[in-house]
Amino acid sequence: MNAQLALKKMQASTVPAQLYCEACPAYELSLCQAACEATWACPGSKPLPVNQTEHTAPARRTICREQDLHDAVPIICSGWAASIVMLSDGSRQILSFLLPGDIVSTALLFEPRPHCLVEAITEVRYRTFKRTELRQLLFAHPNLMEKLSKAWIDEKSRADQLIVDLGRRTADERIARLILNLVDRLRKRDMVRGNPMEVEFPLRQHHIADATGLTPVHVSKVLSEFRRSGLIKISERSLSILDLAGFRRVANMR
Amino acid sequence: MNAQLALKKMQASTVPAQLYCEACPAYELSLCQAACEATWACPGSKPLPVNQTEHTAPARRTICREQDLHDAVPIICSGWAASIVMLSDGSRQILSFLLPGDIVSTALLFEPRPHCLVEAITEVRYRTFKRTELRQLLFAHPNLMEKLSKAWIDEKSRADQLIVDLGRRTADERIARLILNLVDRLRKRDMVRGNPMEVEFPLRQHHIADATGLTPVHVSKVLSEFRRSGLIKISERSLSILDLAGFRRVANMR
DNA sequence: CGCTTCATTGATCAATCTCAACTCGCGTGG
DNA sequence: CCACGCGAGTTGAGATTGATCAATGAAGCG
Repeated sequence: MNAQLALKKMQASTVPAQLYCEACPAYELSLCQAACEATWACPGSKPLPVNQTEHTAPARRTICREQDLHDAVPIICSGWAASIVMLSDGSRQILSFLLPGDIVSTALLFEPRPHCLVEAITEVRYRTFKRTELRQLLFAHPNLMEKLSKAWIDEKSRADQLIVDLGRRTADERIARLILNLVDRLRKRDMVRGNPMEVEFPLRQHHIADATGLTPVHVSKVLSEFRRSGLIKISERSLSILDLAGFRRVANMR
Repeated sequence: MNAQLALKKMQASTVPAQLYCEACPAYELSLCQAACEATWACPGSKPLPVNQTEHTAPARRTICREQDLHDAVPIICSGWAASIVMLSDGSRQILSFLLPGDIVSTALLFEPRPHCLVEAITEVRYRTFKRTELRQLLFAHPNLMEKLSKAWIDEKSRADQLIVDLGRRTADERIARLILNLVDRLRKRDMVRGNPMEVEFPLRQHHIADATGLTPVHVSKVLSEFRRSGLIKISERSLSILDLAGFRRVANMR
């Protein structure tokens, strides 16, 4: 289904404005696309109405908390967010960074209680689907189910990767791998420019610390070392990888 | 469906002997039950044949490797196993321990390549389903889908828990939490006896080390300390928690 | 009986944390 | 306009946790 047609159908339907979606760098990746197509293109039967609502959260705002029950399933449209577990002593562990097109957690399709909190890092636009509706749609549309299972496998393998990193790798490796993984995910969304590669990089050092199980102080030292050895450059919320091969070596080796 | 009836139906069907299943401590928990019931009780239509085959692996044997493509989805019937990621330098990270009733990985339903290897810790009996068949069954039977989504949520939340443990907790906490989590899972399977609680505990210290991101040497020191302070007792592949409250305190606190 | 794996313990080392001081940029309110 | 406070980042010194190395003993097994 091409964008023109999609747009026409959308405007005619009960679905609120999705004009943004065509601009979404992750449109083909995300569940959104499949969900939208499913609502229009219900073969032979009348389209299921799927309500979705748009939201915007400023940087540092909590999008959802672990205690709350939600019947909404959020998907990130633009901006960066993080799933975070808070510990009783105030320290935090970031489970994953959420980029445009990411569903906050595939588990939310089956369970109303997120077991972590989601916080906006930049300003974030996101879209919530109603769980029950999205789930119905899922069973009616193999295409959507396909996308979901991809998202699910992806989510799990990133979690497993993080376990290995935290369990068995040094600070240098963890930080380098975090950055490389992020750049990789950004590339899939066409959010990487130029050569040497350069990306918008809104993370503060404390985000990196919370994701890698380190202290901000140590993160600062490691990044300085990376900079000093000409591997990367960070300035003005933007990051360039100057020596990709070298950086990869730092990330993988022992 | 009661066990008697189940047994009769089974013997009449093409499904190979499942006499063990009634004795399975995790029968109601697992996908097995739902899968079996689905094959018998296909409402209105002829039962889908679901081939499953039984296997036994001796302790320390690899059950499946990360490179292989499998169209089989294994579920543990008895014994303990572990999902393990191997690193190039020979160190290992255990992603999770598999107990009776556990599916090796829910992702295997959608993806033929496991991204980790599975190794038997004790002698393990397991049963493999064909992916395509099990998946078909899944869509035909909401009950089975329900079980799967539970398994998936469970798997993911244990992974997230492990991330937090590895990222933000001390060696003492990690080890205590690992043990408490295992005991908890064993209790759900009725595999805990007595008061103070006692369980069969086949893990070697190197398993604990690989699961907690520590060295076997350090694990030994921590366990000795736990023993010395009267929290637990370990002997003869059996573990007792002597001071549950105290042990919980060690596990949670900061 | 002789291996191999597993566990224990002590000594020393290294990675990372903690604490503290300082800088910089930014927004706010006087 | 300036003073101020605040959050972010940098840097150094010293403390701590857990790793590494090494020696020894005990247990399981062909």
